[in-house]
Amino acid sequence: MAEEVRSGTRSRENTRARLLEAAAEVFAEVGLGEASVERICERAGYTRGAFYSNFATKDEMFLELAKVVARDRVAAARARVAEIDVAATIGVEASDVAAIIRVLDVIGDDRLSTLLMYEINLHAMRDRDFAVAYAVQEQEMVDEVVQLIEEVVENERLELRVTSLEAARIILAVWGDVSGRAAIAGLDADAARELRSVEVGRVVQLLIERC
Amino acid sequence: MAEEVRSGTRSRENTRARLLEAAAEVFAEVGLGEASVERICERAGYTRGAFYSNFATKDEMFLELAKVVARDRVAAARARVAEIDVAATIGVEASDVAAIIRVLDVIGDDRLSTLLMYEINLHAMRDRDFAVAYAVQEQEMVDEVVQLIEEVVENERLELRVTSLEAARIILAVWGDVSGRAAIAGLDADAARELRSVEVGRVVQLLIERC
DNA sequence: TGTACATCAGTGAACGCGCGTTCACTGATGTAC
DNA sequence: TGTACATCAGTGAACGCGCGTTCACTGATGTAC
Repeated sequence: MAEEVRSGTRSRENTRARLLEAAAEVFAEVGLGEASVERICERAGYTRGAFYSNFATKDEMFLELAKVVARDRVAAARARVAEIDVAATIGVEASDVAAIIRVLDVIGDDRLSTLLMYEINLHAMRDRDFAVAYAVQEQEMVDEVVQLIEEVVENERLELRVTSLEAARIILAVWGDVSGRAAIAGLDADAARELRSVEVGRVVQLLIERC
Repeated sequence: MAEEVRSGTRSRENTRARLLEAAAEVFAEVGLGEASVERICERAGYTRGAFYSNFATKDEMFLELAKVVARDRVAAARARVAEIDVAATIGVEASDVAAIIRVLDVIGDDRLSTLLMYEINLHAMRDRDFAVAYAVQEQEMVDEVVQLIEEVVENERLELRVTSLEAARIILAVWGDVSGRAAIAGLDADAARELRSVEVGRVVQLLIERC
């Protein structure tokens, strides 16, 4: 989100982006049902008219937001995977575990992202149409992690105890679970990162063949 | 929930139980924010007055429901663990994987339970006070799974690659993740059970030492 | 068994607030001459 | 450079609906004599 916010100048795209950013925060904080259009606009610094000049309804905006979040996540993960790939070819090797965690963190490593991810996930369970679009984006995310795992495995000549798809699913599941528990425990960003690092790290070790 | 519903006779407890049951469905279907008191009462077959005769506010009822759900889940898991324990001592041994999955399924194996679990989880991330009580219940649930794992491991003379606590966390994380994906994919109860069985089974295999 | 009374769970009408949404408007920006 | 006009993003007042919550009531049940 928030690419090139030209403040001062009037710009439709700028307004949309600021509204979406504010909405991400409010939806995360109180949920879709309790989030009022008024509150979103207030946070973004606009009146409600601006909202309806940019989005048809509150629901439509939520769908738009979910789309943007998913797209950004996949793009960020992809960029990070490419980065690691390049680093590996020129011989700079990070530890296997650290590389994987760095990619996962880029998905969204703060409390707000975690809450929003859960909110969107829950919405996908309730709305059949949304679920279809969501499943596609989610698959792309899984594919990205699969590719990352395969690269790390190849670069470092490791072997997995399960398929790379299974490994990706397990890692993502644990990552989501730890993020959720960190949010519930009210850990700050650093403590949450540390906890994720330890627990996801342990799972990655478990997945790697060392017999 | 729903122990001994004496229909016909008036009974305060009966009314409370029916309202809570209806609320579980409505909260799962549309979420706390979108669930109206009217809709809950309609589902339960009462008017809104009955609601406020039994609960102070909608929020208070949600907390009560979360408490009941957590208590029931732990109690059900405990009973199932005890059952398996008895079966083992008299020599009837189920497969290790099947035993664990049977316990997890008792936690709540349908779409509605999954949705409600996610909703409660999300609420815990938002409400600090609620989070404390929730964390305690969650810990009990983890302890139950830890004990189960230790019993299965001992009965069948297996060895784990990680501590039993880590194993419990990983299993619960994957279990929750698969349940969520099943709900999003719109799988029916049988297909969801099958998927969970396969994926959780694979993780259990992974956790068991077989070198 | 029958009558009078107390209790109180559940009824249903009422209230008023806050919300999503609409729309006539304003004033800044861009364009044509 | 200056004037007249068109555009349209964002304003803010207004509407009306649905919601959470309240409360005076009713009628079934239990108790006392």
